[in-house]
Amino acid sequence: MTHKLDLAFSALADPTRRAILAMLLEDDMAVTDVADPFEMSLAAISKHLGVLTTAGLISQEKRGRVKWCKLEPDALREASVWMQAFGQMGALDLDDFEAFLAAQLPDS
Amino acid sequence: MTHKLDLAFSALADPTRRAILAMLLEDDMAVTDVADPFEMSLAAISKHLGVLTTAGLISQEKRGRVKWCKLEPDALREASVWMQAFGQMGALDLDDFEAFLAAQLPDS
DNA sequence: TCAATATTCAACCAGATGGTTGACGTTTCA
DNA sequence: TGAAACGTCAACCATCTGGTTGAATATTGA
Repeated sequence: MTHKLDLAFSALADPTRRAILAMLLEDDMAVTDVADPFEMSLAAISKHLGVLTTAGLISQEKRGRVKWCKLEPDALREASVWMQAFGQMGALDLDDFEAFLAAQLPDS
Repeated sequence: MTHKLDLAFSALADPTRRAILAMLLEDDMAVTDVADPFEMSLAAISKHLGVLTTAGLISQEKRGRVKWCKLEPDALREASVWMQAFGQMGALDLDDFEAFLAAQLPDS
């Protein structure tokens, strides 16, 4: 029952996860390589990647023994548009707006 | 030590708080009036307003026995800029977006 | 002055979150 | 064949979150 925006925003609320997204902006990466710069266990990073995947912000694909992580811009776009609307508009029916987004954006 | 973005995104992650922000888009409101449409206690709403205030998304000013809540769009801007850095707004169909706005916004 | 109104505080609770460690299943390749 | 690399799982822990209720505080107005 939790809204897509709930998942996207709560995934974005963690600095480790934002850093991971920034890394993936450059290129797709394996889980081990994502974990490398962080001072925490591989298992912890694996969990963060799970959160990002559930939120739809990234996707993961296993090839051989390596699992590749890839940025998925759609979920970010929806959250971004929501905020843009907030910053720039006055009175707006956000329920209609979210319905508009649901119809507009691919995936779901 | 928590980053401003952590506070902003985690505040936005809750649907009740997003709904409150949407209400405050229309007009400043007293705490009791903010709480009215929600099926939860006044104390719970008071806590949500505290979270939004800590995140800088709203401000509260007490006049007499009434505490007025006011949207503070600036905090949203920083989060918005972070998302802009991902540069994916272009993938949205802007024509459809503007058509949506034209239908939504009052007498323009 | 006294009751009603507006809001917060404090204590409590269940469940989520973010981290750890160690064991485990796969896949590679020497 | 078997060790090493890749990644997840399970259990555990401390802390945070979002809600409750009841009492407390401050202000208003009759």
